[in-house]
Amino acid sequence: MAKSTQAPAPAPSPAASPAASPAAPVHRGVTMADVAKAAGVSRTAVSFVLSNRENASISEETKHRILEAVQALGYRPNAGARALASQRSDWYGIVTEIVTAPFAVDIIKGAQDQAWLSRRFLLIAPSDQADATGPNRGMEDAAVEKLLEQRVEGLLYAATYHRAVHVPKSAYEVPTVLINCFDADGKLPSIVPDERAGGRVAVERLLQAGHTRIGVINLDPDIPAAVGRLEGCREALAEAGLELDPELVVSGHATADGGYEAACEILDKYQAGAGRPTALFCLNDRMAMGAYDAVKERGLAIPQDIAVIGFDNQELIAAYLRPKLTTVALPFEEMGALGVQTLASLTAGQPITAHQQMVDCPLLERYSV
Amino acid sequence: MAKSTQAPAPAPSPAASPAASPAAPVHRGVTMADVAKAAGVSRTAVSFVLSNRENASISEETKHRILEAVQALGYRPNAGARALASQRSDWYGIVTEIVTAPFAVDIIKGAQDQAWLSRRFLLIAPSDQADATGPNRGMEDAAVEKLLEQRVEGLLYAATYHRAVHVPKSAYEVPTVLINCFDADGKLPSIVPDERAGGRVAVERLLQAGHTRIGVINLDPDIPAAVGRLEGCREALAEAGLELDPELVVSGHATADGGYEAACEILDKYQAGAGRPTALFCLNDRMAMGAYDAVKERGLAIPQDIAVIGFDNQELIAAYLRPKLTTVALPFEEMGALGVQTLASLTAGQPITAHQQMVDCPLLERYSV
DNA sequence: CGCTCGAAGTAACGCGCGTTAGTAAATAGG
DNA sequence: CCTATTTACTAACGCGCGTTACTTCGAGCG
Repeated sequence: MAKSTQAPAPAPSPAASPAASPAAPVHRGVTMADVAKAAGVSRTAVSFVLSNRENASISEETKHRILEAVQALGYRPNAGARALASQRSDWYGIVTEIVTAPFAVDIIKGAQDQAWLSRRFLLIAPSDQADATGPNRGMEDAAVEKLLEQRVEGLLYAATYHRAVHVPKSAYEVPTVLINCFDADGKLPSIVPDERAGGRVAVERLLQAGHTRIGVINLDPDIPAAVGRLEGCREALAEAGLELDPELVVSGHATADGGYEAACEILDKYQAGAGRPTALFCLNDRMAMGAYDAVKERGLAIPQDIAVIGFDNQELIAAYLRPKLTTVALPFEEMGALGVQTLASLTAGQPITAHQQMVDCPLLERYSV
Repeated sequence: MAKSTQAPAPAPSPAASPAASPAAPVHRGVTMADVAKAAGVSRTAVSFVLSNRENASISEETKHRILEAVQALGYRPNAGARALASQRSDWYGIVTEIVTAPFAVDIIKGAQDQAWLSRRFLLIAPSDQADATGPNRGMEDAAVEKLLEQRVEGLLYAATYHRAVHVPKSAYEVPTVLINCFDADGKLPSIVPDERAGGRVAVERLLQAGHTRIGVINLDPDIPAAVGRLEGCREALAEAGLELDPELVVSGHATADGGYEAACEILDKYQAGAGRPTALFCLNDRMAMGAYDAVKERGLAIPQDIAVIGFDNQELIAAYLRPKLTTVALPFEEMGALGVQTLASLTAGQPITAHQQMVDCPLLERYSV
């Protein structure tokens, strides 16, 4: 798999390995005691200054001297020791199926950024129940266990698509917040996208563009995403005095091929002008990708002849389809950030606003409507 | 942004928040001492058993009793305390631009899995120099700093696309391995994809399918990816006694639109059969996506009339284009895993095989050739 | 001058654990 | 029976730090 070569550019220098001695515990690391000695004060004084305690009385001058010593020695606090002594870690853990990548990442990013803002550290553990053969409890449990060994103060559990989940039992030992999923037992607080409102805003956009016959390319009708988005669609139509024609709703595989086939079925069911929809609401972007092909194959132009709107905002698809796809975004980053905020409230003993928080799915205007 | 609603299903139970008292440091956490007391032995004995020391002599019976107590009490070691006492953390840190998502993730996954195997923990910190306004050193330095505070034993630094980077100075304090990038100063060991071999295998595949006139949709010619892939392309052609016709190489923006335009230019330059290439080598998948459109627009079929091959294997594109795109994969997971292995060697004081390790880019056969 | 009181600091404990040096009992060897 | 080993443990130290309780010193007050 991997083959080795010489470095192309730099001279074959004698390996820049920092530790020359083999595995010697090179006690590199200046401690508070070193700083104290350098500044000519007690370790306590250093501790007081570094945690800038209010009620500690350290003269400006000593404080200055200490801070200078910190700089000079390059002192860096030992997070582990600090956690041990203070009995709090400032760490949160997040366990997620990083394998089905593109989604989880944005959740992590949102959470990461928010954690950073509140001076907390996010430990990421893989869950990877990719093993289709039943819930791969082994790895997931181990992940949570590992995080608890790090003494995380709270846990985030994120799914790649909106659904019900069973979390490892140990997760109940610390405050836990679910992101993009909800507890099948209904015990844990969760944060999910507002699918219904999302479906609504998508269809409202189509209505606003003058479309009244709208074809719907549906997902597996049982998953929360499909239920919510379709409900929102119906609401929007109802408000415009319209009804959803069941003939125009076709379910397919959640892939480009599935979308292609569903679009073909819808488009070929009617003649142009004789009931054929002028717009397609695809319940995810991958299906929209397939729908594009079906539309183009029939010599129709997007959006002039047929408008297409997607859902999910999978950047790699939506932003690169031609024309670029107007779609509804899943608010992954926001959910991640809100998850951390919620966790912060929880660990601080503050009440949270709601057991289940829903986050808006914003419409992203591009050029397919 | 976020609006709150009541939970839909579960009864409005009185919030399952574990800590009822507000922010009280609920010393939950059974320690070794608790286990020792329960088992009627000394804490040392427990420690010996749990780290199953070779030369410690603990009778089978006591050992059994201790392990039972561990189970019964649900003892969980405190990683921080352990690190403090043993002066080693078993943690690695990885800093990466998680923002430009789709790539970084696979590196992380590969590293994560490998770390898990070697019983190490991967701390992930964001670098996000997304700020286009110059290298956002601030955040990146802080990230490395934070990781060092956790006393990670080594650092991984991953880029989202193959290029030269400048790492924060502090990174030199511990063993550091670069992934998908290389040190501009040439000091740090790195792991990069073998672009040249990748370009070669792509073109060899086209040659094998009988194509002799091959159009190349090039990236910005200056980046390492373009240089290497094109070089590989030339090598493959040379071996078949062919030469790369400069007329057939068109550079474009690394986007679908860029690929579309480049493909149009190449296809319209010649008549069919009169010098028009029968295959397109797109230096990345996004450009291939645009090329597809150009080909289809001209009524040509893929792969019958024109074969298309990509590079990068961006799943969301390659696996959903119609027909699915044959492409060369960037070995992100492998690079991540190899990074951890290399780091393990480094921290163990063992020599590494090479200053720069190159990882193969495998060809992924789909249906566009 | 004796006293109090705040300012400026310090000594010392303990967080949970790895580890070294030691101890007590059982066994072996002569 | 007495000493050398081995077996089976335990006491105690220290990792780096937060924190509480204490000490020392000078200023202010009557």
